[in-house]
This record gives sequence, structure tokens and C-alpha cells, in this order.
Amino acid sequence: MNRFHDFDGKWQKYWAENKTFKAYNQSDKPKYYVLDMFPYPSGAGLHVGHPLGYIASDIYARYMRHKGYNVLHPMGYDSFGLPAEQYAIQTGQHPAVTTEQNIRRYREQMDKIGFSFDWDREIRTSDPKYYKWTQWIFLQLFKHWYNKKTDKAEPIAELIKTFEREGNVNVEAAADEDTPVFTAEEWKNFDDKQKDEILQKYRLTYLAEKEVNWCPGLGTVLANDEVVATDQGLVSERGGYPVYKKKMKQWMMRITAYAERLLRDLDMLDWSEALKEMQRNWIGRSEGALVKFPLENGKDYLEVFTTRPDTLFGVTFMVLAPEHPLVDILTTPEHKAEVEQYKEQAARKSERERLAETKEKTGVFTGGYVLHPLTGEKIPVWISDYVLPDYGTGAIMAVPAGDQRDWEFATTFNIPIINIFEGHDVSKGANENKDAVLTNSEFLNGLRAKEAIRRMIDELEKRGLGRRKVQYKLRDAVFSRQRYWGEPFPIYYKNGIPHAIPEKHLPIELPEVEQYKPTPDGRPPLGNAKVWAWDEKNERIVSNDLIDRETVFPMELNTMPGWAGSSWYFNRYMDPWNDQAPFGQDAVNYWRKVDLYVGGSEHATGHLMYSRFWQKFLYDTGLVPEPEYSVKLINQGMILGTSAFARRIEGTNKFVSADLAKEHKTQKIHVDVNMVNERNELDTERFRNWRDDLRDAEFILNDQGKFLVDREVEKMSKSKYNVVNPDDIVEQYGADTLRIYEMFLGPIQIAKPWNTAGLKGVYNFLKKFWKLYHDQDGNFRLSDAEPTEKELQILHKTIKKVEDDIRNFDYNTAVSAMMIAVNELAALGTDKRAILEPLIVLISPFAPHMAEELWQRAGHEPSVEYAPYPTYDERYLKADTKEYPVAFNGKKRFTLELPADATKEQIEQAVMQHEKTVKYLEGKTPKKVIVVPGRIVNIVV
RNA sequence: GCUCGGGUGGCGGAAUUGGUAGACGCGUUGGACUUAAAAUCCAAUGGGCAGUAAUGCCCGUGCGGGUUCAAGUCCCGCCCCGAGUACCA
Repeated sequence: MNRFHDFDGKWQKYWAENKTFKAYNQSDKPKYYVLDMFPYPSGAGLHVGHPLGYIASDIYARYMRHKGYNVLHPMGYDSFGLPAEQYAIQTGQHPAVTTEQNIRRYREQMDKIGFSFDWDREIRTSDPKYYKWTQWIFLQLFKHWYNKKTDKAEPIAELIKTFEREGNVNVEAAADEDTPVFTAEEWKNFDDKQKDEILQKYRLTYLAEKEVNWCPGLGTVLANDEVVATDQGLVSERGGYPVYKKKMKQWMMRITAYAERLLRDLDMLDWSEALKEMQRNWIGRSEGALVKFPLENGKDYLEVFTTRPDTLFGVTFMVLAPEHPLVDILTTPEHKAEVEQYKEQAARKSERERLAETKEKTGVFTGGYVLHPLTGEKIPVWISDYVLPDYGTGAIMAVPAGDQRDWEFATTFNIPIINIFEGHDVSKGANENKDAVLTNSEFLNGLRAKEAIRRMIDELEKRGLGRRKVQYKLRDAVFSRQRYWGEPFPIYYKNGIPHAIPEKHLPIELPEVEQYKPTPDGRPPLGNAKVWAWDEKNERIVSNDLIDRETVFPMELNTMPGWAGSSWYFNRYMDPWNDQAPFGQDAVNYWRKVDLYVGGSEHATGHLMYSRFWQKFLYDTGLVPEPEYSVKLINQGMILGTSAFARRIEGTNKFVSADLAKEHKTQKIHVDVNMVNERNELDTERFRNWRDDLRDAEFILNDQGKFLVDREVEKMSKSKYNVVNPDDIVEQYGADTLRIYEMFLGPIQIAKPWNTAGLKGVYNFLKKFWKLYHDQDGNFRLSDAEPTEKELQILHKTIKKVEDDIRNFDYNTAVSAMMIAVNELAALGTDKRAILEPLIVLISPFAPHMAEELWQRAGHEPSVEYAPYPTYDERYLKADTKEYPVAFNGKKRFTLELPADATKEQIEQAVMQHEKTVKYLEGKTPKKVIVVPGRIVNIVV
């Protein structure tokens, strides 16, 4: 007898050979684009957590095909990345080779789950045909600047014309802070190098000397979100290597130019509030003012950013970040030694342990003073590491009466505090309440913050002492990696100034190197390439030896970060074969944007930020028609592993059962979850043979003679030995069971630990479903008899519920609804075609293999994929209730909607039992009351 | 600390958004089939009290108040858990 999942392979083959899931760039059908975040193909293969999102999106894609849409549902690989390179360094194996192997394994695993991807559109970010266009987009960023007047990116070539015509006085750009102001005349007199340097300050991607997170263990720079803070200081997220702060020349992306639009356009996204909030916090917009404090020398001034200019009369000192350029000017000879020492200490602190848990304020007085812009009073200037060099101007005006941090600092160092709030006691702390009424503040006395801020800024602007300013936390993103396995920059250096390699020479392919490590003198791995220099005259890449600084120039040795390729891939799927452009205009105008995007929320401040930024840039340059590429996003929760730990008595090789561990000083050792059963008992024999150092381990067993482990829910990871991979489940129970089980675990948005407890229930459900269509001998049976009212009710109720649930991504309850239907129909012994055929289509998105087989057995041509989705008939949904007019106190008041078989006594009893409700009803005269015997369920007034 | 989620049986989780709380599944218990086990099928399963029984009553959605004919759902005040962020001026 056939088992329902014996046909998985047959249909997977059929789908592949017939290209069942091909998407068309021209179609009469409406379009729908369902996208998954593409995976990095790691050596560990897929684990059960990966497919969760893929299954969810696949169900939706298949559902939409049933609804008559031309569905684009592609898949590819984010195939540049660190692990392949680490492996290459260790083994000498080219990363392309390991990547290829890993991809093959991923593909095999995905195929076994029966996804409806259009594999003809597969893309890989490490494929030169793909990264050609990543490089091309980089060059467009290099060739554009951000015009604040038009609020969009514009070509640098136009900017140069403006400079030649009128200098930069009228240019409002998102550019470096230190950009000089010049006239057309001055511009023309700059030499090429000076011109290039100025243009650098405008480009959307530019070189900058930056303090970066340098990770020697990985030989590269990491973005802030790739670094985690631990007790031991900063370490890399991947591998846990120490990370240090270091100044390096880096390519930067001017994402800050788009800060306001990235923030504003969140409103048009149908994302979870949590995710949007994360991006809002990351962008961190705050409104305030820049205020100038003149130095005593009368020529320089110290500028600060504040959100509370209304508290200006409460300023009693200033604090600079130790790195601030004015520190050296302000420091007096007497304080020099102390200041130098503090600066050094701060630098070292940031190197080791920025997160020092001590909230105590430290700092030193510089000996210098600035003048209060309004009162002219002398204000002492301090330095402290609680002021960050990168935010605002790297300096603050301290108002101890109004800011708790300033208050703590003032209290620590005995700096006077001026009270500026009515009824506030400054000995207790700062008053940060914006409703407090100001005092001691001249023209602001009697006002609250909101009004006072406005008046103060107006006053400052009038007197040229300050101006309104919107400040963002968002920083420009570091775009360089000192790595081999990434996109090379299409850039060469002439006189130390970066120049673009002409677009027609793209792609600039990765050169062969003998070593994937940095060069002995510390340059990135591309420095090992023999052929890696640009012959400008002949426009080709030539040997390093030929660099003559006249016609042949060194190439950029950095490569692009992981997020480069993933920042635009969703557009490439629309037209992945195009070799004339990143994607054709016909294609992009047809598909426009992703209709449903599924992926993890861990990308909230990384990929989902950068890709929105690139999309907006492409939108500005007219390449894409939509400013947001993914309006609807579902975050699938991670599937967590249930790690197991054995307790080892410290300093010995003795292990103690978890229930006895309290009696000993122990440490927890990760144990492979495959060596532990459901009762948490460890197979000590297997454990002993697991690793060499455990050969002679001893075990202290509990009363039952068992050795128990501790369990803990953690992220699934190879190093925690808690990885469960989907292959075994597919092998044993079939792809459909895995698909439905993963959906049945709970809402897809929620993180949940993997356990196989419920697997049996899902398997039984599918088995029952299969049996509905077969007699006891396993022969297919469908009768053409007329269905009964009861059967129709079951069918239509289920259609409505399942469809509603799919639309809301409540797949777990959709599955429940199908389980109920199958149980009810099985109990009735239904074999009617009119009932069971629509049911095949209903289950098809969830269990496509079984659906195809049943569909064929029912006498249809494959594929069930394109069978129309059944529609439900309202008439059958309410059929088990009936309306009764009810007389109350002798007068007709309302109708009751009741189960068809309710007795009159039951109705009256139901109403009378709820005296209060009845009293309420007397006054209101409701239209309808829905009742079940004993209870009122709903009142329609 | 701040921001955003969330606390429902032994467990995963439902509840049409204010209307029978605990759907569906797991687990557990009992039964059928079997020489036996597995598999399968049937039944019971929030807690308490009363009754031989059918059944009836009371209590129950983290805690304390409130609104309402009616609260898991709304409001106020707490407690706990998870995620993000962290001296952002």
C-alpha cells in the first residue's frame, strides 16, 4: 500500500521538468512578488529554522497562484561571506569552491521540501555576472551627491557645472561638515587634486579616515552591528574574536543623507510596529539647536548641540569629548599633564572596555573657559568620556539642574548648580520634566519648555549665536572590508585620489591570490594578487610590477561588505539575465516591488536599513519606480534549539547528574542533543566516545541509575550542538509533514524552541486526509453522489476559515481548521467528489506533494497548482442557527438567533437567567440577540 | 534606564477584536483490537464541591482596583518574562 509521502520525489521531479513555477515577465494575470531573504550558504547546511520562513512564503505563493496571479517567487544565495574565507585561510581551498559545494547542499535540501521557486531566476551575489551590477551601482553612488534643496541624489557632473558657475555658496548638500566655502573663481584655480578632495566631501560614497572596529582575529573591520559587547570587552559577533578601535581609511556610504526619508517613509510600510520602532530608534532623530560659545581669545568658538536650549541660563560648565579638536587649544599649561593622561586613558578604555559598568562620571578640568553667549560669563570647560565624539558636535553645554548626567558630574566635581526651575530642589537631582516652569532665566521666566525652546532659538538666530538643527544618531556606514571574498571596488588610485574605472570594463573580477590572508605588511589580501593594477591608457588590469605612477595605478585593495550584494538583489530577480543593465525597465515597471517579504527581524538595522537606502538612491536616479521595495514584511521568529548540558565537577573529569549538581561546584558542558533522550537522560557511552578528552570521564548517576542533563533554550548553532536538520524528518515523515508541522508550531512571527512532540499529530492528520480518498485496500475512490447539507457546511466553513487565515498568515489555525474538517468528514464517511476535490486545492499550498497526487488520481492533469481556489457560499455558514422572535413582558422586543434544535424552554431559560442583561435589553430594544442554551452570546443593537 | 512585545491547563497554543475561555495538537488516563508490543481506533482530560447517575453549583486567563448587562480582551496602578537599545546632550 502506498504511503502518502512516497510520491514526494515524483512530484518534485515533475515540477522541475515542467517548470511549473516559472514566472513570466509578461502576463494577462495580475502580478504578485513573494520574496524570502536569501541565505548565506554555510557549511552546516540548512537547519529546521531556515525553512520556517521559506515554508510560510511558499504557502502564500502557492495560494496566490490558485487565486490566478502571475507569481514571482525566486531564490538565490548571498554567497560572499566570512566563513568560506576563514575556511580558505585554513585550508587554501578557494572560497568559490566551498561556496559552490555549500550551495549544492542547500539546493538539495530545499528541493526535498518542495518549494515552488522559479529556479531559472536563481542569483548568487558572488557571481561576476551579478556583482558586475553591484559594482555598477557603487559607481553610481560615487558619481552622485545629495541635493537637500531637491531632496534627492543628483549627478556630480551637474554639481561641477554649478561650482564653475557660482562656487558652492548656494549649494545645500548632505556633505562633510568641514567642506570649505568657495567661489567659482576659487574653484577654477584649484588644482585637480584639490578638486577631487572637495568632490569627495559630496559623493554618496567616499573615503574617510575613520575610527573603526578592527578585528585582527578575522583580519577585517566590522560594522557596529557585527560587534557585541561582553564582559571581556568588544568581540566579533562571528567567532567571538577581540575587537579594537583603530583609525583606518575606509569607504563610507552617506546613508545619513537619506535619514529623514528613511524615517518618514516608514509610515508607508506595513511592517510590525516593533520593527519600525527599531529603525526609528536607530535613525534617532532629535530636534534642537546648535549654540556657539565664544572662546576668550575672541576668534574661535565652541559649538554644541542641545535639545534643551531653553535651559541655556542654567549652564555652569561645558564638557568636551576627549577627542575634541578644541581640547588642545583650551587646555592651559598647568592642566596639560592631567588632560593628556585622561585622553590616553579614555583612548585605552574605548579600546578595551567601553561598556565599563561603572556609571560613575570621570573627567578633568582643562583650565580653559568659554563665554556664555547671552550673559558673557566665564564657563569652565571640562573633558569627559560621557560625551561621545561622534554625536552632535562632540561637546555639550552642561545644565546640572536640568540633566541628570550633568547633575551627577557637577556633584562629583563640586561644580556649582544654578537652579532654573520653579519649586525645584537642586540638591536632590536634575529636573528633566518638560512641564517645569523656568525661573532665573531672564526673558524665559515663567515659560515651559515647549514655548521657551522656540523663543530661545529665535533669539539665538537673531543674534547669530545659534540655529535650529535636526540631529540623527544614524551614522554613515563603513563600506570597506579587508577581505578577499567580496566584491572588488571598481576603483584605482591616482596621486592618492580614488578614480572610477569606466563602467564598460565591469565586472572587475576577483584576482587569483596564493594566500587569502593579509599581506605580510598588513595590506588586505588583494595585495597578494600579482595582477592588480590599472593601466589607465590601455584601460585594462595589468601586473602590479608595472605601476609607474604615470599610466599604471594601484587598484583598491579592499572589497565590499556582505550587505552590498543584498542591498538590491530583490530588483535583480525581476530580470536576472540582463547583461546590459542591473535590470530592464520593462521588467522593473512590471514587477515594481516585492508584495510580500519574509525574513528575520535580526536584519532590522542592517540589511533592511541599507537596502531601503539603496532603493531610494535607485529611485532618485530613475532606475526603479518605487521608493520602497517591500511594503509588506513578515518577520518569522527564529526556531531555537534546546541545548543540553552535562555538569562537570570543576577541575576534574567527573560528571554529575543534573539533579545532584547542587552538591558540587560544577561547570556546564554542551552535549550533542542527539545523545540525549526525551527524558533528558544522557547516553554516557556515546558521550565518552564523542571526544578524546572525554574517554576517561566518570559519571555520578542519580538514584534511578540515570545521568540527567540540563536543558536550555538557545539559538541553534553548530557550536552549541543543538542543531536539528530537516532531512531526517523529511526522510521519515515526508516533506508535507515537515511543512505543516513547522507551521503548526505556533505563529510564524514568534521565536520558539524546536521540539518534535507534535510531529505525530500532523503526520496522523495527513494520513487521515489521504485515507479519505482511499478505501481499505488503498484504492482511490470518489463518488459523484450529491453531497448532504451537513457535508456542504463542513466544506464551506473550512474554505472560509482557511482562506482568512492564510491572508492573515495564521497558518497554525488554518491547519487546525483542516484537521477539524478531516475528522468530521471521516466520521461521516464522506466520499463525495463535490466535497473532496475542493479540499485538495485547500490543502495544496500546505501539502503540495499529496495534493498533486490526489489531484491526478481524481482524474485531472497536473498541476493542481493552477486549479482555481474554491469559493465559499455564505448560505452554508449560518445553517446551524435559526432566528426566533422573543416576547418579553408580553411585548415583542427582539429576535434570538439560536441553534436550529433549541427548545422553547431553553430559550426562555437562557434569557431569564441573566436578569441584568434582560433589564438592559428592556431599555434598548436590540435588533437581535444570539443565544445558546444557557448563555447569551451576542447582542446586536 | 528608555522603547517595543508578551504573561491563558501538564506542554505548544486558540478565542470572529467586548459576547459559551481553553479550539486544534501533544501528553496523560481508561477502553477496543492483539499471544504480546508497536501501530491504529474510541472515550475522558482546567480546578473544586455535591450526587449511584443524568446532572448541578462555585472558582478560574500574572497581581490589585475600575468601567460595562457582559472583560482574557477596555481603563488605572503594580509584578514578572522576552526583544531592541544603551551616558545620543
